[in-house]
Amino acid sequence: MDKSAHLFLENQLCFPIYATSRLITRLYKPYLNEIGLTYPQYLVMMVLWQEDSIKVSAIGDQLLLNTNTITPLLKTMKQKGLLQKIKSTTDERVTVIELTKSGQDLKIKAAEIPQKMQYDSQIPSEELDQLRTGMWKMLKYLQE
Amino acid sequence: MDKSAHLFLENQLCFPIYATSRLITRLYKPYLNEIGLTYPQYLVMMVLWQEDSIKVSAIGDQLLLNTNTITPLLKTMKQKGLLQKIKSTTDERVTVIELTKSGQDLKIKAAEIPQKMQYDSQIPSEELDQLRTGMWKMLKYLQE
DNA sequence: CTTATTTTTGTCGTGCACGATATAAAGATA
DNA sequence: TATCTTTATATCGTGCACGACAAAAATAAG
Repeated sequence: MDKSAHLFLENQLCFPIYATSRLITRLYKPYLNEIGLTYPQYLVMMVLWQEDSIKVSAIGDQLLLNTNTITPLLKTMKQKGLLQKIKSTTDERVTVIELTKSGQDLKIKAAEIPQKMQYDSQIPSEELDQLRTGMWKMLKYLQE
Repeated sequence: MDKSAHLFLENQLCFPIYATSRLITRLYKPYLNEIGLTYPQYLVMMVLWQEDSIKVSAIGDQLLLNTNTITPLLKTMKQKGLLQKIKSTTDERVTVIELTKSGQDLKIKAAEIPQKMQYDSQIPSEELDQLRTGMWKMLKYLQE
């Protein structure tokens, strides 16, 4: 068997996942723009809506991100007034993240996004086709 | 039904795909480091190993990337001596990308990576567990 | 008690992604 | 022919990801 056959894009699972991930971010972007969030910021908010007042590292554990990515994210989100950073009194190394009122309220608007997307016909059909193709390739591989 | 139930990470397909994509890039990194490529550069090379002497936009079509991402990628890859950029004579707008000898030769080393990864026990088991979890979540959703 | 190690968070530099925009060539239209 | 539109590529600014490293607090070891 030719080893280099592995090197074609269609023969690998990695590329469809990489491409699909970017396509999903693109689909979310217009809806997240309306509520002033980027996709990674939206993920951080989902963690905080589920469990408020948690350590920086606890956010990273859920999102599989390191502090060198999360710290700058939290910095801009604090500037937007979504959250505040509080030094733990029991352990001075720990920073606890708490949502502000504004951050909590955003959950209501965010909750409408999945429904909006589902029934929104304004999503370019080309993008949806690419997403379907990517999903299909992933499914094909995962089922083998 | 509570609309906000959609906002938990586990209830969405988007997050597992996003996380899995980054995990895969992390798994490839040490092997790609050995041959001096980043993951996006590796994808560009796979396109070129499959079909040499193609337009910049043709690479973008396959990788679902725009020229504002690909152009800088090609610039650094040219500096590494992997490829060269040639202005088309028939259409002066078009830039054709051709692999150098060094770029073609890299295919042999790259072809060993999938096998290496498969039998390499040095991959941290924690990372593999996270990858399995992500894959499993995707599969669960795609099969519904 | 002092020193060494670990834990938690943060900083910095590099390399993508991508929206907005620019530039030049090719083609279309008046 | 002059001008308008389209196409292909490139530039610029912003925001992640992440490796390498740093700093400070907590804990462990001697």
